[in-house]
Amino acid sequence: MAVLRHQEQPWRPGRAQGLERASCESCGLWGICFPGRVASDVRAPAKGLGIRRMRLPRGKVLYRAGEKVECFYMIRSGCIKETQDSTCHRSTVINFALAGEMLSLHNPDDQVSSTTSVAVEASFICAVHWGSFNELCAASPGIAAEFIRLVVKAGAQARELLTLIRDKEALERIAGFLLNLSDRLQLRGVQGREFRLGMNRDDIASYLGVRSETVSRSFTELSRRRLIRVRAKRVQITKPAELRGVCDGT
Amino acid sequence: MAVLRHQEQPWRPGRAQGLERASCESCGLWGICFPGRVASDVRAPAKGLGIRRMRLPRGKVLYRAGEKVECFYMIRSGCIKETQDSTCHRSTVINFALAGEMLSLHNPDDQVSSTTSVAVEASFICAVHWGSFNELCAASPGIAAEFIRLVVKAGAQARELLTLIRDKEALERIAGFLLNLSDRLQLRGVQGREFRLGMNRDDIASYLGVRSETVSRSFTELSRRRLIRVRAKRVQITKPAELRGVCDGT
DNA sequence: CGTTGAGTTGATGGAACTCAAATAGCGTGG
DNA sequence: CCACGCTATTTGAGTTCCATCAACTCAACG
Repeated sequence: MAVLRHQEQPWRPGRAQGLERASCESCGLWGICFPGRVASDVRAPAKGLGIRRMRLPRGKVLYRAGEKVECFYMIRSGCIKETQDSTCHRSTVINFALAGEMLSLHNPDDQVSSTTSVAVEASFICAVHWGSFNELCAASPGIAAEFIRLVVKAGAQARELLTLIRDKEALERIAGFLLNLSDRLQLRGVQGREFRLGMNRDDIASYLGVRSETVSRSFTELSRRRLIRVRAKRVQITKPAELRGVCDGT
Repeated sequence: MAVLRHQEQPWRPGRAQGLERASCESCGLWGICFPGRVASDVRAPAKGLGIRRMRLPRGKVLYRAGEKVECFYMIRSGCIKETQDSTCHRSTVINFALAGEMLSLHNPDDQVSSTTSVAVEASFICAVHWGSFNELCAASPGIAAEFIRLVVKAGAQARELLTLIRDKEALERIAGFLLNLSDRLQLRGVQGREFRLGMNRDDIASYLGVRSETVSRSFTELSRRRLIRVRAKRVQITKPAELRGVCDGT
């Protein structure tokens, strides 16, 4: 079993689809994808790592808070938002998972999820079953160590977001958000100077702890200063260095 | 090698001090302490887990950002603040580690630390060497799994803090902060209704993303409402339920 | 062409920041 | 033991930034 190229087959609901190992190597994320590398490990259980390819239409829920999630995920394309039900009947966005990034690492095997994940745009993902992954970890300490590394990195991202929104004002947050997206897209080979926002203004606002009007005004202000260009969901960063300056409050 | 009872021996700088295994069992944190349990594991390396007991005077730096940290830590008593050097030459507090809690889990073996840790009051801690711990993990998948659980939990705390400061106003943050401290102290058996703040107002302010004046005003306001009593660093929570109400914005 | 929903812009008030001054703790040494 | 000085904390007054509410634009769609 292995990762599939989503272009190659139509999606049939409820069916896990397998293909020969080769498709992982031919995947655009090959070399970046942790599950893909693990699946090709010689010690992988005979029955396979249980990687399942899925299409997630826009607005579709991947898992809900309170559910047991028996998988973790790799985003192949699209964008998934992770939300947390807040005290006052409103959910807040705590993460956007982009192509090439992993999701739900913080919901181990036998525990219920504390978050809900929803596709903000049509997405393709690969799901890895905790069960078979844990077996593999037990057999191969190196894999476990690498996995710990990933979990730690996920935690570091949370702390980065924390400092972004705790210590900065609205315009700085927006600037930092755009630069962060840009950097992450570039990591995956996508050109990060010009990209499309998968999420809407309300999601961005919730993520950054401001109102959507403030997001809008900030976009306008940054455009006025000629640091970015915005047209609906399309964003172009024209002056990255200056934008960084805004984010850093200099 | 094992955890020591800090009352029993004077501290000599730069010296790792060992005692027989029994002292872990006699430690007040026995049953709570992950390293202690691991050290008593039958598969523990013959040379021991390399647990080192340390005294950390107030204001003393445990490790700095940019250094390689070859240990992770268990706080036996006191309070350690973890700070992150911000962009504009000022450091911000991202965590307070209390007695019974672990520190530096997010700085794996061979990586440089992204944070600086300082004792905000005189503290006693136990240090676990990554090297011997990793050996043990390789030998015992159960330990590794448990450790992953701890790392995940540390990440969850970061997300909790995130929602506390992103979605709440100052008074709510202070209320949430006090309740959080209270809960954590009670977990360790300490009575959590009345306790001493190890850190000063500036640290609290930095942690919560407000000014120290705002912390002060919030304390005053909560006192005025008779939900808490404050006298310098001593805090008493007189109406926990109502304080929770303030935190939740109800 | 009217409707609908997302996004932008404008006007206003309130919460928290800033600067400044007053007060309380707290250790030190006479 | 008390006076002293230093620092931490509290309180006050004015200002800034952002949330709020409302009106408006624009594009998509039947």
